[in-house]
Amino acid sequence: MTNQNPSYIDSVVDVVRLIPAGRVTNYGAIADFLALGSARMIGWALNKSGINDPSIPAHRVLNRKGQLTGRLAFKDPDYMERTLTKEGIPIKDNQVQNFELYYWHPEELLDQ
DNA sequence: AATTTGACGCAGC
DNA sequence: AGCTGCGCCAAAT
Repeated sequence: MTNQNPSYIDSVVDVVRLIPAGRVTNYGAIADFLALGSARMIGWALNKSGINDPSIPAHRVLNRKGQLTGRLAFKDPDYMERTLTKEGIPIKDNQVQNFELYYWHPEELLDQ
């Protein structure tokens, strides 16, 4: 392999893969869980690795308001809304309705 | 090498 | 309760 991604990108991808279907989380939660110190790095890391890999459910990562801020980064701008809707999450005007109801935090893994 | 930008979040106003 | 500014860290120019 000519290029190797930094370890924190791999960590972000690993956490995103653990998001259950029908649930969503935000950048800050992952950044806090991984102690990256900056939520900006989450979206950046996913754009670097996630978009290129369809096996990563990057569509379940939103901003703190529950808005689909990353939809333009996808090949199809409607991919996030379409996929989340298919998973049973109501979206209106690029924003998840009842965001708190579907909100998922990585700490829930420790409670299992 | 310095500046700008980005799938963000929070405090202050 | 919404708008603005600042902090955050890495990459691109």
